[in-house]
Amino acid sequence: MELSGWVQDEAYRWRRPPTGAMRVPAVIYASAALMAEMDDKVAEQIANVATLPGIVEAAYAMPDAHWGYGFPIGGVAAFDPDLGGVVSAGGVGFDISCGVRALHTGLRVGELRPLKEALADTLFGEVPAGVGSTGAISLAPAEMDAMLEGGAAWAVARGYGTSADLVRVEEQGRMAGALPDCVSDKAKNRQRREMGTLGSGNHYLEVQEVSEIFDRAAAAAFGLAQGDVVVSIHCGSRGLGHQIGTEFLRDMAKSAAGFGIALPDRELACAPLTSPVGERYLGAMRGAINCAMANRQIITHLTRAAFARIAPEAELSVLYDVSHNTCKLEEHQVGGVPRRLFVHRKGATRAFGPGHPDLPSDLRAVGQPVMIGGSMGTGSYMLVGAATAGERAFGSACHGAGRSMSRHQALRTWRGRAVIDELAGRGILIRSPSYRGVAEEAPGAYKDVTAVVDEADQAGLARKVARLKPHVCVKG
DNA sequence: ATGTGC
Repeated sequence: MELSGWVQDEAYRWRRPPTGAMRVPAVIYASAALMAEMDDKVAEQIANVATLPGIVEAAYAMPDAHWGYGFPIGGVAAFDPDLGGVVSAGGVGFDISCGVRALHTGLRVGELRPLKEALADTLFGEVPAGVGSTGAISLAPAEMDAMLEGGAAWAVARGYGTSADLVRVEEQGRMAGALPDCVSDKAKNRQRREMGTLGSGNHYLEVQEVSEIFDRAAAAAFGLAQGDVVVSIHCGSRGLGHQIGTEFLRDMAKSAAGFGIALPDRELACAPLTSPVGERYLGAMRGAINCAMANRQIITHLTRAAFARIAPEAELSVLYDVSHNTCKLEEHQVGGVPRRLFVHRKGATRAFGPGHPDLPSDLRAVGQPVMIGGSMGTGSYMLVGAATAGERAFGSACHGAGRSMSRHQALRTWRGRAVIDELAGRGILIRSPSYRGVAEEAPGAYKDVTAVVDEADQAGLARKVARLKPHVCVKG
């Protein structure tokens, strides 16, 4: 990235004072090394976000930021509805409410080893994965609406898991304010048979070992010890969220000029939070949040079924479930004054610090679990929201390693079969319907997740708790 | 991300 115009005001923080149409500064949390590696497009896009009406404090980018549609992936921006603030479909992204759910298994890595092959095959058989994958569930229109309003709580009411699961899900598994009538029939039809499916791209289900502990107290509060086996599920709202994103990007691009909004980039299409189109988007997007949480809840149920056949002694409980593509109304202190703001997080995880009232009572003292997915071979991390996260970036942190190479470039560089063999040699079993998908997701196509996580920690966004080493990965 | 797209 070209660094002119940026001021390094801390070791892990860069600030660009407002120029031109920017209403607030742009801030990127990264070291000089990651900043240099970062795409120039991130600087351009985050500065564009800073021009949007009603933006508060600054437009932020996380250390894993990369070029996205309109907003960078790894972008965080908050808007005040009373100051003409906007909601942007591009600020949430196409994969609405994509997120990570982590599960305890009650197993130790020694117990996992002899079962790995069978578990990989059974999970791959049980959890549909890949482009256009469908499941055993088909939702009639009334059930679709109930799902869009009820989220993971709807799934539990239908027998997929238990109410105890919901305690550890963001919003207790049900996002209030969803408006199924604002979700098009086309979006609903696309989703009809996609509940309980992983999808494609960077989505996965992994069986992982807690390979290193960095923060004993937080790990203990999360119920994690070295050698424990956990499951991470990374997926979103499938075709429904994608269709909602597509339709509202189009509608917002059409209506922006009528609201007097000058867009620096058509992809930044947005609408006032209080406008009819803005309110319809929020209602539809909250339905997609419920869809994603219901999806991860059903996949949890399928994962339990797979473990029950291979390792009946396993007991799978939810450690935490949090999204990284959302726009949510939250209270934040701005200059010591509490304000209610709509926080966009696109490829950025909510990371509330200790004491936040929205956290489950047994985690409140330590802070919110923050799951960071790495690439297939490199491992993942469990972090905890830092006490300073609220004032640094509206209680947000990074969400993954971030791509360092385009999908196209990755396809030219690797063969899926060879990637699978190489990882198998290191004890990491991949199961995927698509060699092409595996090649696109080759570990070498991603940044070093350890560097990204270290910088989120050093920047005061989220502290490292544990490292997770992959053993089995079901990949879309 | 996606009933993948030039």
